[in-house]
Amino acid sequence: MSSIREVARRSGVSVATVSRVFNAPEVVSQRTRQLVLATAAEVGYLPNESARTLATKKSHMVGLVWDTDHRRPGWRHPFFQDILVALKSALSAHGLHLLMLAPDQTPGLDDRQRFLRAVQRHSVDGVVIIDNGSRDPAVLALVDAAVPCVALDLRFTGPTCTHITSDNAGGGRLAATHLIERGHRHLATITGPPPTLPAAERLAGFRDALTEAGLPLADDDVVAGDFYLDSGYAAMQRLLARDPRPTAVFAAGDEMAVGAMKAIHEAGLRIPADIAVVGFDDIEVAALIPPGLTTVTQDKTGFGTAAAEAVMTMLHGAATPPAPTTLPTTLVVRGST
Amino acid sequence: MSSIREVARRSGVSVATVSRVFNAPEVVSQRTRQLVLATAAEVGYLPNESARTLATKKSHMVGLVWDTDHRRPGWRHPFFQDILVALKSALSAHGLHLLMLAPDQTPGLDDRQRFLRAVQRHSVDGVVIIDNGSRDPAVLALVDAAVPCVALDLRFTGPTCTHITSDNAGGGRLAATHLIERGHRHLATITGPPPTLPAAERLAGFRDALTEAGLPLADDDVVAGDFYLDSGYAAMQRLLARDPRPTAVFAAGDEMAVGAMKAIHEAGLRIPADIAVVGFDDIEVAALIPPGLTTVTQDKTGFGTAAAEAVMTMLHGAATPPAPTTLPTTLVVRGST
DNA sequence: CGCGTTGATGTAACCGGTTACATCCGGCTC
DNA sequence: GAGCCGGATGTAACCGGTTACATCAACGCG
Repeated sequence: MSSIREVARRSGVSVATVSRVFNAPEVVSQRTRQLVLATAAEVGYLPNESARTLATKKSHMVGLVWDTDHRRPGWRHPFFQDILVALKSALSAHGLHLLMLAPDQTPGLDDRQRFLRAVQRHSVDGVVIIDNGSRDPAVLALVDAAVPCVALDLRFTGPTCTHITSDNAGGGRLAATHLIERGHRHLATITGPPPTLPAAERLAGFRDALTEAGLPLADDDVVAGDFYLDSGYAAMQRLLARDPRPTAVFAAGDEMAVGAMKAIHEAGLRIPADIAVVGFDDIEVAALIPPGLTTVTQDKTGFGTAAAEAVMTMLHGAATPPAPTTLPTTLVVRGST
Repeated sequence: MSSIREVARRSGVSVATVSRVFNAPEVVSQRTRQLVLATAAEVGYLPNESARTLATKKSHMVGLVWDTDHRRPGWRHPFFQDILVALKSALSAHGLHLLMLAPDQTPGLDDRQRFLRAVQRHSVDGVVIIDNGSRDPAVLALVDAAVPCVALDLRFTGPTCTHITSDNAGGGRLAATHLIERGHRHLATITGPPPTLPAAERLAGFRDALTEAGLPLADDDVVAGDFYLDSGYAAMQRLLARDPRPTAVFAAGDEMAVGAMKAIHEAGLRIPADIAVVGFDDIEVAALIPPGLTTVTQDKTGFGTAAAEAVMTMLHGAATPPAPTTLPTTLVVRGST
């Protein structure tokens, strides 16, 4: 691994000149530049990122803070993979690397400091936060410390922070109007965990559309789940016990919708003849499970690319963080309605 | 961001002593150690990883090489997320970070060098390779360069390399014996793309079990897919045209199995009454799609933790890489058989 | 008492880059 | 011809750690 001094020596110039060839080629003369490039290629020189980071305090790495909630180890939003793919390739295109941070392990350390310290130790340029909605103090510490960060599916804001979310309310509204158009008058919904924002927003949109259509939404027709399959199953069982029974249900997440469908089938009812179902997310299963789940699509790739762009504008020294992005949601109609 | 010299000055010791407090606490006296730790906490000192890496040439980062095949952008094995979760948490537990490497973007660079250069620039300690089986020369270059690496689902070997695979042959065998036990005598299979190793191994195991049972496997009862859903659908259509029709089919991947099930349903046949189906992988859909897909489970978490362990033993300076690991496969019986 | 040993600490070189500032030189203007 | 300008390059300090080696005091021992 030859160093910059080696290249300088071999080509008979100073280290500063070699450095310039790679960082500001325009200021060095044509001849010298080519000479240096030739010897660099010859000896297989490549700049050492650590040294570079040490000197410039820019690491060209974006930190990924993810899965911070120990109570739910291995949290996996079904989107995660799609988002990650998009994020990674958008960053790669700009020469940025993605560092999945392990929280700082120092014993006896205040938990809130763990991510912040990992970020600072590595001189990470910016941070992307994918969290399950819990307002983890370790994550909040990042905001306070003025680290440029962009949060996904989470309404973080701050002088150095922005966020990307789906149009959850719009999606809830889409679901409601679709069901109303199909002639349903008695709707119910399975929401996400109440404290989380996506859950609240989807419900609000859904409710608004009903109100506008002059339809009621009884308290008993709103049941909370936790976004996972089993909770959808359980919630649906409660809804099936209602009298009169709702003729359509909107589940604020596809996993819960699938659970609900299972409960409906087990009760000997047909979808959509007896009960129509609309989900939210459009995960892979939605298209595969018969009769096909009508659902509100989130733009997973959009999350990734928008996050990458937001990070990059912040890195390029924008005085204020870019405005939050709201990604449009659309309805995909399948057999369940 | 206070530096080590700041801490040294404030506590009236030399920088070497401060460094020792963090790297070799046992050699510094109890009193000094506590003094230094106190001032460090007071001024919020944290060691700069870049400086440290520069000096020691160990970065405490493991590189992740993934999705190297441009012809299939966003390659996503359904396991990826599970593996990644396990890998990341196993590494985190040992204070290692995971760097998702972007290939070196230098224009005019030999493609084979792109990953190797990214690895070397960042002084990454080791590399985990998750690839789709194509023997990408950019990945092979890592092996040649003696970077410690562990490949997943890929039989890479070398003086500094090891790999983790599932017991594919055993899994194929499991599928076959299960179907035979269920009374089937005319079996067919949808394989993965022939050049890939998992495809070949699963087929071999399947075939062996048939041979041992004295059952034939006609060439026309072996159809190749590409591990994705549509190929399973198309392959199944060809199998349905056979006369006599096979009564059971083993798809070497769940996505293909789901595609096959779709083709079977569309042909007006019932599963498992008319045709039984066994898959491989045990992805989420397998349990959700009616009547439930019997499938061979791979140990996704095992991939992640085994990879982490292999990397760590190599980092701890083992002379030879750990022996390749083969993860056991098991059969999960559901409604499709 | 002199000497080797051991434990705690300090000194300073080194890792491999970046960059502010200085220097040099040829060409232009007046 | 003096003075100025600007482009190309060199010098050297600096980023923040690690570590080989030196130093020194205290101790045990013959």
